[in-house]
Amino acid sequence: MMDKAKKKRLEAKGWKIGTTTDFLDLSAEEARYIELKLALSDHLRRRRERKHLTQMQLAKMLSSSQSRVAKMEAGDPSVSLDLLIRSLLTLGASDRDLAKVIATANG
Amino acid sequence: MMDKAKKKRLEAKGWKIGTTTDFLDLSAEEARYIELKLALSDHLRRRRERKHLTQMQLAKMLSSSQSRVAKMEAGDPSVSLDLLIRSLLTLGASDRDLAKVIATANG
DNA sequence: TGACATTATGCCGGATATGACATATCGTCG
DNA sequence: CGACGATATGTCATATCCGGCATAATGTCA
Repeated sequence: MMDKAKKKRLEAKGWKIGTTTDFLDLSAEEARYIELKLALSDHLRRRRERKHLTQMQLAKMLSSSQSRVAKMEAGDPSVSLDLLIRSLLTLGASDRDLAKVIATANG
Repeated sequence: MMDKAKKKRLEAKGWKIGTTTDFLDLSAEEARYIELKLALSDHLRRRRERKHLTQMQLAKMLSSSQSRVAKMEAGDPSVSLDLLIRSLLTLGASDRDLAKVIATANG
């Protein structure tokens, strides 16, 4: 079972959370999946800023839009892992970079 | 530029590949993204088989269908990273497990 | 302060991934 | 061979994610 502070943090970002038996708690897998996305979100922002790119510039590189980039970095639930990872690849992240982020996503 | 054998291997699985300038070649990022998915596909099958689960049983666990599981394991282009990773989490993969698969996905 | 750049948020129509289902193919055992 | 369990393949309606746009909020510098 996951602590309520963590759940609150996730729900605050707009995540709708359902579980099998107890709707007050996140299922462990669901929580880990979300944390994975949030870790990638954070890393995306760091990478973009390190390169001194605006969200608009990155959006162009991705053939996407500034608002989508903003949502990626905000950890918006409407953003998929696919988009996050393809964005990181576009920003030059190596497989090892991705692996490192993912390895430390939960705790 | 990527060698033609590799491209053929991917296209054989049903991937439609486009690039900015040269439509005969995969963009490097696109190829790495696809290899990532294929690596996760392989790992999914291995994990399922190690647990002696049928595709049907796994489908139930995922609230999905046998055909979707088959497509996941076949590396079908219609399957997202999201679904692959959530499936691996359901099968008990740890973050480190995921990281290891991803770290070695390309070369 | 105001002007300007950047980022955040909300919404929408179109594109893509989804589960479900039917059916085909494969593998194994009798 | 046939029967049967497992896996593969194709299709479809629906759900989800997408880029794009408008606009609000935040930040920066004069």
